[in-house]
Amino acid sequence: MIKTYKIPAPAIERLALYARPLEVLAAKGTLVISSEGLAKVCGVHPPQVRKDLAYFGDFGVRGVGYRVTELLAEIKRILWTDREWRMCIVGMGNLGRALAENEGFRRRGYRLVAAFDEHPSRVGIQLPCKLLIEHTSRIREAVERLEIEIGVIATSPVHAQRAADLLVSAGVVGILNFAPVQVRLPSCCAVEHGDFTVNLENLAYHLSNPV
Amino acid sequence: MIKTYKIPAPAIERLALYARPLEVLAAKGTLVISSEGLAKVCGVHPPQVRKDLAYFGDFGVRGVGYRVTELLAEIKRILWTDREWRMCIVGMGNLGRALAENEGFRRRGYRLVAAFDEHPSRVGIQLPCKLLIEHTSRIREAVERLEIEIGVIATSPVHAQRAADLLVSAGVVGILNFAPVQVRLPSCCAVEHGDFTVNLENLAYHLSNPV
DNA sequence: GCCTGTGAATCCATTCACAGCT
DNA sequence: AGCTGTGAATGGATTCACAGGC
Repeated sequence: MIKTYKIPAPAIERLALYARPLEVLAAKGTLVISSEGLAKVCGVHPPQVRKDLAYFGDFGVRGVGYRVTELLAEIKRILWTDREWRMCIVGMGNLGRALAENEGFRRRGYRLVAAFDEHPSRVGIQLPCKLLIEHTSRIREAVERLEIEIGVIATSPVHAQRAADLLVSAGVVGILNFAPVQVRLPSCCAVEHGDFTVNLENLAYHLSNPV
Repeated sequence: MIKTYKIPAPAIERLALYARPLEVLAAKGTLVISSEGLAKVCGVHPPQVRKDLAYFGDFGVRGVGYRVTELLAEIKRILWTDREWRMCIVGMGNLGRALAENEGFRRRGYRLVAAFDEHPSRVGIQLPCKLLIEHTSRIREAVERLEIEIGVIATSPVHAQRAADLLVSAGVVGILNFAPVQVRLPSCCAVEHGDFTVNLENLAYHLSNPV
């Protein structure tokens, strides 16, 4: 039975965490795993795993555990990783280019179909993935034509808001923002923050103030 | 008065969030900002800002607000961004190289002092920042000699755990892991997870299940 | 009057303990 | 017997409402 009412946001985030080792287990041919086993490799507590999974359905078998391939398929279905997402990147500096080459994106169903930059010197360059960098003025047309759903912002902080506005007005429904600024968007559009200097700063705090 | 007892982890994470717009405000010459103003640009509620900041001290002025430069300096002190951290990157593929060029790192005091890779074909290559890529077998020696405190893992998932072990046994105290696997480490070492396919998967979920 | 700092209250998430199925 | 699914209890974090100082 699927409960649609109220699922905690952290539970959703952990789903992606559970999927990683499951992929490895599936590749190794492991058939079942217990909540305890999964919890250990993910660094969480067993009841946490059970509760998280139970929010979305009854995936386990009592007395046995979770069937690996089955559970993985369920998680992919929940996170919509079993479908292809069409995405574009705005800002093709070092980070944008690295993201364009990232193998993990493609393997998880995120397909890069366009790349944009404002610099005339970068426009027209062909990426190793064969895509040509286009000028940001073509975002609107490209998003419509290529049916792009997700926009990734890899620009400098000063250009991030403008990139976001262009993407949203072109019809993108989700944005992953790597620039170290908070972009302001209409509520119809989902945003995730990918800025990793934040990670470093958290790390630094924990190093300076050990538990 | 500084309360050392119990500060919520989310509060610490938000500190980095608050710092971003403060930098912009400081550059623009804005003198004070209220909790309401800061809350709005950060997408949180005003009492949240006040409570978060009050965990670390009395930075505000009643009836006025927070003095921008003063607050920014305090946050930097808390997050230890006012000091230099020496770091290295393991895995110099596209992501590793993009991180090496990242301007935001250096500006926030994270100084890259070594870069490693396992591939003999990559060893010896000079990065645009002038550093030479060294073989992973030299991690131990380099970490000691260069007094490296933070290790960034940008390897493929299969090599991530080994990279982590090498870094920790060499004496690194914090790790930022971009590989899509959970690395297992002794508790003396802090880890942050930077894998951004997780962000995309969260985004996809929220797109499929709008609030 | 205005805006911060803070105990109290609310809300949310995690953990526990055990019922229920295989 | 073993391990999941879940209401109940615990533990944290956010929000509120107002006291305190400019």
